[in-house]
Amino acid sequence: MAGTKRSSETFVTVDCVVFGLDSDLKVLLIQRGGEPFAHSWALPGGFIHADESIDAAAQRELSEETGLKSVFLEQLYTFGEVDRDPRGRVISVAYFALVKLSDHKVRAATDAADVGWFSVTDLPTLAFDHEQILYAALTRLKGKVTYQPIGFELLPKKFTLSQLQEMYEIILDRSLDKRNFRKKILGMELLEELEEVQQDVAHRAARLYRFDERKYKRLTKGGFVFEI
Amino acid sequence: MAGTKRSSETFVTVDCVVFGLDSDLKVLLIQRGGEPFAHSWALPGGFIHADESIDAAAQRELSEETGLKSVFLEQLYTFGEVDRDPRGRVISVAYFALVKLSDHKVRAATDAADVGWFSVTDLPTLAFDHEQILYAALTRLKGKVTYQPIGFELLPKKFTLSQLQEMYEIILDRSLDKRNFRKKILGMELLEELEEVQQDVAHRAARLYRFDERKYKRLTKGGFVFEI
DNA sequence: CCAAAAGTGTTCACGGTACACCCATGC
DNA sequence: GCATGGGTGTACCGTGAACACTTTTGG
Repeated sequence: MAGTKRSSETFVTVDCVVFGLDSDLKVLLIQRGGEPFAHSWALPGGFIHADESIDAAAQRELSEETGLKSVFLEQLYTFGEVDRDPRGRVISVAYFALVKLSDHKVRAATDAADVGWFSVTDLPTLAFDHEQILYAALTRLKGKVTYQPIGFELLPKKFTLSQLQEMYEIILDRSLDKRNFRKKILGMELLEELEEVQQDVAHRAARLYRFDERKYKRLTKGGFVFEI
Repeated sequence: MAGTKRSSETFVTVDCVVFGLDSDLKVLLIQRGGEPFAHSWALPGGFIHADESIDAAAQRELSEETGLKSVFLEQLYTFGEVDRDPRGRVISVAYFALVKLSDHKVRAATDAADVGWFSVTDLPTLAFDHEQILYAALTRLKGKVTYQPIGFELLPKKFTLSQLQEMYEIILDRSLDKRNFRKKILGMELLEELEEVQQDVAHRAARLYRFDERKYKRLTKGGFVFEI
């Protein structure tokens, strides 16, 4: 768009806030190659193609940047301050995504020069208004995990109750009572108890569970409301 | 944009879902003059100007259509299916708004040929994907009134507890217990009890109350969470 | 046998829910 | 005086919160 911009034109991009969970809540950032904001860290994203929906654009960008398909992806908010992009009028539809870090090699991304996972508590300066977008995504995530079972998207398919609890503690930034947490989560009957336990741990191995999407959908129809 | 469209161009509009409360939940619609969808009912909206933010565009459109300023207005969702507009690629940022019907002459709008309030339970066929947008707004409204005190935006500044309760009953589409409702809402200490009662009613006049925005903000800082 | 995390119940306080009658006013 | 909504309190139940010790396993 560099040379061809006409003053009346509006460009629309998607930007993705991709969260992953480690011992920390992490966000995927890329390092920009060209101007503006060359070498700055930014959210992965790009222009929407003429023949794709916004959702499809977000999915495409995400898959191009991370190699991921079919992750949890949800539209967040649309940012459109007049001067948010020095190149001209650019409106950005922001998405937030949750991925299972356990499924991929975090290393590959972390070691690369142009893409990396950053702890949300220790972020670099970001390009454009991406800090604002990230903040909005974080707020949405914190709000949403408490009343929708989306946190599972951050965990491996099979997980222990302690991992599940820790995930909530990290995201909500407060500690939870172990017994109450277990009572509540098991009482919902959303988890399938597997005949399997952790491997290679230097202490008693914990039982593994799996989130049962079908049960959740069935319960939801009956008026059940998930809540942590 | 009729003659000047280039295939690579994207246009961005705002559409507003404006709710008002009568004995019913109402939505403001306009009747389209030109193609496409001439004579169809549609949500008020229009193109974003190059020199205004999206929020400003929504506010401007709303004020142009209804004469209203400084009403409750919040971004809802951005709709961008490739074929949602027969004229080309048009992305729409939808807003939802809450207005006090009591403050204006509903009549003027209702009698006009090109603009009118429709009960959400009895809507005409809408242009574009506006039915989908309206449905999304309704869902958001129903969800949001229960945990944020936005319902007051639909009522006159001074209202009775019965009016307040009725508002929730209409939006949530379920009946509430009068004593429990009063206990709860008064217990929050968000309402200022006025030294004033209803006028011109053929029965005992009810006390009037006013929502105290300041108290709410103060409480919110202390971790208070509004909930119906 | 020691370290580390897994796993497990009970008690108490509070808030949600259910429920029915008298009161004030205008006509 | 009658019709119409305004206004009020109590009892029960279920859920959330606080809280500590024993068990299992690997090293």
